[in-house]
Amino acid sequence: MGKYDFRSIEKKWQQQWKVNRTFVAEKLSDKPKYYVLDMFPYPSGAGLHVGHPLGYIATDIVTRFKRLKGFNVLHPMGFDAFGLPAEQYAIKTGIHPAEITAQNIKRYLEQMENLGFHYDPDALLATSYPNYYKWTQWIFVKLFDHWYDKNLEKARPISELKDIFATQGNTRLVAATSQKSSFSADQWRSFSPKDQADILMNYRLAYLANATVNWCPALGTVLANEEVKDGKSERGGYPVERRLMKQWMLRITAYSDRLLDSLQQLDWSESMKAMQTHWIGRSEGASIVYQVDGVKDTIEVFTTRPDTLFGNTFMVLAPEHPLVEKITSDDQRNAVEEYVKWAKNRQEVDRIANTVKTGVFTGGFVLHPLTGDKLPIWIADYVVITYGTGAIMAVPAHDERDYEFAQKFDIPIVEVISGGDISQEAYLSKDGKMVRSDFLNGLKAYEAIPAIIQKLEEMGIGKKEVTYRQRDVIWSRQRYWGEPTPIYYKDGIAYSMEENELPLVLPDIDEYKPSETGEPPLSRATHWKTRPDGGEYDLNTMPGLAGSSWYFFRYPDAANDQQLVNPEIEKYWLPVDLYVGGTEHAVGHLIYSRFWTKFLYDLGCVSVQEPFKRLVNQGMIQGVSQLMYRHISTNEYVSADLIPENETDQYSLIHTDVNITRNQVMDIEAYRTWTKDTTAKFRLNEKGEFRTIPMVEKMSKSLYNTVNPDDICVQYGADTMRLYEMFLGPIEIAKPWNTDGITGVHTFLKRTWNLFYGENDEWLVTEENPTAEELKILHKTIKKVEEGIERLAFNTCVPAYMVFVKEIARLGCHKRAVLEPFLQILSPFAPHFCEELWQNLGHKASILHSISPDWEEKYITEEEIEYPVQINGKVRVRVAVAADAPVEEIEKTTLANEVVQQWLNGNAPKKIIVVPGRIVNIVV
RNA sequence: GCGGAUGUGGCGAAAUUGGUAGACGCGCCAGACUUAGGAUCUGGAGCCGCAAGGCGUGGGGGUUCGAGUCCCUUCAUCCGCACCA
Repeated sequence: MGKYDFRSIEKKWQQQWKVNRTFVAEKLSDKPKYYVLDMFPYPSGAGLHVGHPLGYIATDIVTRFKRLKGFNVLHPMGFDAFGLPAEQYAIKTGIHPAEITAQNIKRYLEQMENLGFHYDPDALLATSYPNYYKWTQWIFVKLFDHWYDKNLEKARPISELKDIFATQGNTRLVAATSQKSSFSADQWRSFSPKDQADILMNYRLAYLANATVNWCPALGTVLANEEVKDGKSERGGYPVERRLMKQWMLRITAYSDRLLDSLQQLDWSESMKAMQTHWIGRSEGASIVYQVDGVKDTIEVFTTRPDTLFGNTFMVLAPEHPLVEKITSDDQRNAVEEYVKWAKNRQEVDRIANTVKTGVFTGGFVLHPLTGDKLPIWIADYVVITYGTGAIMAVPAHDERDYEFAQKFDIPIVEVISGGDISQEAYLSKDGKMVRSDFLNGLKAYEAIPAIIQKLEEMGIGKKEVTYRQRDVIWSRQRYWGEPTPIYYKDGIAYSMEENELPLVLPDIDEYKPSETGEPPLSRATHWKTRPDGGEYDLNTMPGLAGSSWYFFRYPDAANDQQLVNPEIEKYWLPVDLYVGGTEHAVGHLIYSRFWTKFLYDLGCVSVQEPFKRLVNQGMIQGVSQLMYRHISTNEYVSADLIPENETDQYSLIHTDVNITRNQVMDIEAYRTWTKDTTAKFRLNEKGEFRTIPMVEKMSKSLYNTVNPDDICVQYGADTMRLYEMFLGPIEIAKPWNTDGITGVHTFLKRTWNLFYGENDEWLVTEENPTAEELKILHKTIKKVEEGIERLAFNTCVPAYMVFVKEIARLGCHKRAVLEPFLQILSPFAPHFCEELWQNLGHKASILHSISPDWEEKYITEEEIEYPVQINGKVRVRVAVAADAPVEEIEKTTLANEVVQQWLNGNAPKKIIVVPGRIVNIVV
């Protein structure tokens, strides 16, 4: 066996694990289960990203550890395979996206295996497989066939809604809906089938609607808000414009309250919960209806501060508000039209950067609902059409934005809450007293809120209202590489497909671009798009979010072709015990997954309301660039330590390749080879080194700071790589990818190997019984590592291993009884290494199948209760000491600690519990 | 502006409920072995100081016998959202 030959060891065990199907979980079992999940990757052509392994190593460690502790562990892997890059590659090359995707998946799996990750092959899935997306489509059909009952807080079948309409109309119904008008049962029965279908559409959880969408001309598709960053598409960075289009939407807003409420119980980071809370953006206030002066239209506003109603001096509409045209007076018409046009074309980026108030008077007026005063109606783009009603009651005295606007356009500012100085700024506090407010006068502002709402409700011109920032999500994409929408049209009415017709398989087409007339790519599938029964298929596909919103339910029972998941299996495995992935999915994937889970729960299809009990966000991996100083005039490269601080301005900083530097020392020959620049001049320091300057930046090829995980595996092995990545620091923290310290970890493995094999490869392990000291070292290590893994502080485990090896080596201990348990506890981190030695110790079965003894019980606490114990010349009390403990024993303690001093002076507490070096608890 | 997080040696970082701050690793210094070494082994070190000693967890204040840890305040950095009525 000889020296630690990681290359052959790792290859061998990776092969063994695969052949023996070591990682297959039992679908059902009496054993306790543990479900570990990584956010599945998009299989991109670039291969596994360097950021991926961090999370995957962590979950692999937990998997192996839990298995060792006797759990039935499911740790599956899959691929979020639909998406834009494969499609764009297909447009360029004509190669089918499925083919590219299959290649990339294969490559990913190979890379994963090289790091020692193995996943249940039976659970492997990809969102683009028809037997998977059959169920994505199935869920969509269910969403289409359900509406949301706000009284029961539950989704119900559309068939029940039809019954309700036929017997009582919609007047008493409390539902999540975009239906504005009401009708009686008689009216409902008199509607044409088409009219009925249009009304039902306003209740469906998946519905068609005209929506202002983010249209990306370059990609030829609409994008969800989450897919747009700073007015550009998240993928590709193309400009995005607002456009009104008929699109599929999902009524996620029906679930806003439930999504908000159950957030509290989750074991997620505060910032994650805060981001979701903010995204949902629930705010309570009132809606108030205003009569437009001179016409019979009304305008509804939403406000969180109805208490300030008497300070309302004007109204502002969003430029896109539907009533703008109607209320505009003739002499203002030109100005208004010009402003609307300007606001529409104003770039998103400009709006964000430039918050100076702009706007124009429409010439119209509303009547104040309580005083009857005529208030001017303005339009301004600081009011957005997508929030509330797209109209506000402006109260300049008590709102910063209204204040700024009123000042700029010289509109009266009327103080109705005293306590501030409205000549200087808006007064926002709710603690001031109401003034100039009729029946509210004298109340505190926060008391005035319920009072005025009650009044408005009595008058029938307003009511308590809750508004959300969250919008329904647009669920169609005019793309090819996605799930076809399982809907067809007949006589202008949309029908969902039956379960037995699914999956609606994505047809092959000869070109992946949108058609010449701007129709989605699926319009090219001429033989496909018309059904035998004459129905016409919807030509949209679903967004990437669709497949990733429920995949965690599929893994436990991935081959089931009868059900989305067998209920018994689902009940056993769900929820996911540990979910690991990046923060970037905070408001995208994670919120839609929670939404679909709640919907599937309403259907009775799954047993949980929350899919992910514990969520850990691994930090981003940054790059560490290496910079060289080059003299501005001579072009000589100078070692960084030779340049005095005050001369750095005579040099420019040039990026060099991080792979030819180590610990800020660059290999000059390698640089010359790399750049093919044989004439470059270098000035070295007195040790003959050329020093560089490190800088943390984004990891990027252009900065020459990318490091390929494969290279590290080749050089040091997967086990070293795994240990090192965990050693670097907490997984949640963003950290630079710096391989400088990796030798330390590698040396540790070599030293551990040397506990088993001597200098001349002789076997050192003995069968002697361990001493108390050796056992103490072992159990200290086990305890530290177990705690570290449980709280996912993997970085604390590696030092524990190192200390163990150091101390055991110092004792010259090579005893099986000490080394065997150590291998077990080390195996989650360095599995190949431990398997090999485990086998060499004479075990037939894999170390993964060895259930570890209940280590906890073997802690030798009994022996530790020697009291007092001498450490570093000081004497310390170790254990609980009764109040009546003999004084002479206590006097031996020389803790520099006043309590103990007092105690010795006779002021004895009833009970004092002391552990090495610290008093833990004093009960007086 | 709002929300969340983080500040500890030259660097990555430990310190689970307040109890010897800096474990462990990198780098650094010294030594050993080597033809050589970006190899291996042994030892050293928070900072200031020759020393005794003093100072030390972003800054200031507080609670406590005792604070990296708890409270108040302030500064800096990172992430998310951003005219949300």
